Amino acid sequence: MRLPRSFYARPTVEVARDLLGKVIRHGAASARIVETEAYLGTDDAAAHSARGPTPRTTVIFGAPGRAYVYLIYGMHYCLNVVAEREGVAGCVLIRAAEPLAGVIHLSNGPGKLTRALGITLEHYGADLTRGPLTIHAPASDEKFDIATSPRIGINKAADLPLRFFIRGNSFVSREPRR
DNA sequence: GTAATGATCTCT
DNA sequence: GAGATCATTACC
Repeated sequence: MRLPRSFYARPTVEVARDLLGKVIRHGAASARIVETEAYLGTDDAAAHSARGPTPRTTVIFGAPGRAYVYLIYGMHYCLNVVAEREGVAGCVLIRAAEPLAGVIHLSNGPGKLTRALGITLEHYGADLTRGPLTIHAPASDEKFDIATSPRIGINKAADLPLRFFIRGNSFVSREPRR
């Protein structure tokens, strides 16, 4: 069952934590989300939305439950889910997922994840409650421990504990640097 | 118009 | 530890 719009229209940190264990599906490919990071609005120096809306980040300020996709370092796409109600910035970076079906040779990290699922800039602004790219509740509820750590690969606000992952899952990208 | 930078990955 | 590689952004 697809997650309803109301799932996304909540505080970014709650959405990030609750996305763990959910299933992302793109066409025939599906994977279980095991690692996310929360990027807040204008109070978060590390977020793309920190300095107000720009042409690239307008979707972050828009309706929740949409995809924010961007190209990083000229070679990798990253997939985010827009959270918070319309008009408030906030998004969740999907960092890693455990392959379930149709995903070939998925290695670690957000860039490889989008490549494995076939996500590109075409999905910028895509509605995740309908269309080819969707997020679902898992078929059966599993128990797992949620761990928290600082976010990875950023230079600002690097001390905030806004990364969430399933403890012990081998598909989690890596431990944060120290 | 020009220059700096980055929510990464792979190889050495 | 460094290079690949380019859209976006800030500044002139």
